[in-house]
Amino acid sequence: MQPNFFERVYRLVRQIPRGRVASYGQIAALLGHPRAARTVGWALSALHGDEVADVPWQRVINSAGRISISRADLSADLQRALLEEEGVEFDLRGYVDWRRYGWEGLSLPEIEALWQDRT
DNA sequence: GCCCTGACTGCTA
DNA sequence: TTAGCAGCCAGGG
Repeated sequence: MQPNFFERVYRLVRQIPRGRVASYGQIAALLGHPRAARTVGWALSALHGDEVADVPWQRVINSAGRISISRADLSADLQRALLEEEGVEFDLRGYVDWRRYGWEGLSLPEIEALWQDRT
């Protein structure tokens, strides 16, 4: 029995290396649901308390390489600041260069192994 | 069980 | 890496 969708999203996001970024669609695809990008975003928006500090949510941006966040407590400015702190650069228009900072993702075996781990 | 919402995406113009 | 719009999926009420 695999963890529920939310839990899987969190585990996968935690695999994104510091200084790299992934898109919602990419995360969804790795979970086996290429069209569930919105649900991934929703899962991240559901983060609260300690989970926010535990999951590198800031490393997930939209497919255009841009931040698209609209929450009162977690602003786009904060996300950008966190990423810049990790070494990710934004161009003048606020876009991240996928060629430089894009995450390659994990292989299928690596992903399945995540569902086995406990923690 | 139905309906709405959402930190998205791909297609069309 | 436009702008606008419909489609997708999982949770919550």
